[in-house]
Amino acid sequence: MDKTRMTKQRKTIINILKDTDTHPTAEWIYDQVKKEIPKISLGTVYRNLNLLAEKDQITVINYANEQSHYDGNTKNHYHFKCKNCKRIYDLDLDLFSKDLNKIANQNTNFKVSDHRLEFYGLCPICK
Amino acid sequence: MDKTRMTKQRKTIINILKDTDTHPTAEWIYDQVKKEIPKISLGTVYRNLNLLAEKDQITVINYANEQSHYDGNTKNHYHFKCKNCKRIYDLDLDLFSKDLNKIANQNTNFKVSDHRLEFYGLCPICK
DNA sequence: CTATTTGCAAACGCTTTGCCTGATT
DNA sequence: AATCAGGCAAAGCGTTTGCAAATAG
Repeated sequence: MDKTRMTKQRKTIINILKDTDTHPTAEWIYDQVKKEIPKISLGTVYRNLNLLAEKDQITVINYANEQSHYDGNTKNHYHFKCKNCKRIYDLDLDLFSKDLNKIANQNTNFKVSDHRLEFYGLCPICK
Repeated sequence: MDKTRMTKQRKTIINILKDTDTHPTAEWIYDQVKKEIPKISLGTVYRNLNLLAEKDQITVINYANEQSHYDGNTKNHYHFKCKNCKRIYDLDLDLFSKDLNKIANQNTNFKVSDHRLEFYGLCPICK
């Protein structure tokens, strides 16, 4: 059973997130919640965001707390990250590369020039 | 003209990056360079990595230095980031979603269960 | 009641930066 | 010789955490 409690802090954070499509930062959410709960702390916002992400009720875009990784290979290629050992592998599927941009351009009104595609799962060693 | 100088620190960092496909962190690179240049500082490694990335000689995988962004929409969807205004938009192209995993599975020996795809370019407001 | 959550503030970890010295062109 | 780059250490910044007080169930 789930021992989590629905505090007014948590409820407010969830509502704010469900009501926007601006993909906000913790700081922005914090500012919004403060309008309703002036004494809320930023730590509480982070704790709740992490909890919600763990329960897959929200998604984290660009997890900022990892180290940066660098790639000396500038040829266009994709990456695969093993969920188990965290290793990053190169993937040779540039077949789509141009197609993906084209499809995105044709189906939206953005001027798409680039994309980043990353796969996740288990590598040969871990599976 | 390019006023950058080819120091032995810079040269060593480039060589190390070109010689590996492990997508290392700054710290790992630092440890490698130290074997040749024991007095090199971590700051120098970072300065060079940033410089090389700016000149597109290397790629940064997951820029750790940005803030995290959160998405309350758990429906499978892609994102578009405007290079100019930095706004993040939703994109409705889940058409491929399953296909991309399938293709990756068929063409590699990884067990692919997931992926993240992000497009870049100019949004309607900025273009 | 009592275990979970909060507020607060301090700590953390990665990255950046200021200052001065050293090296490259 | 002039200016770019490096070393060192401190600062920056987003995020996490320890602790005591508050509160949901």
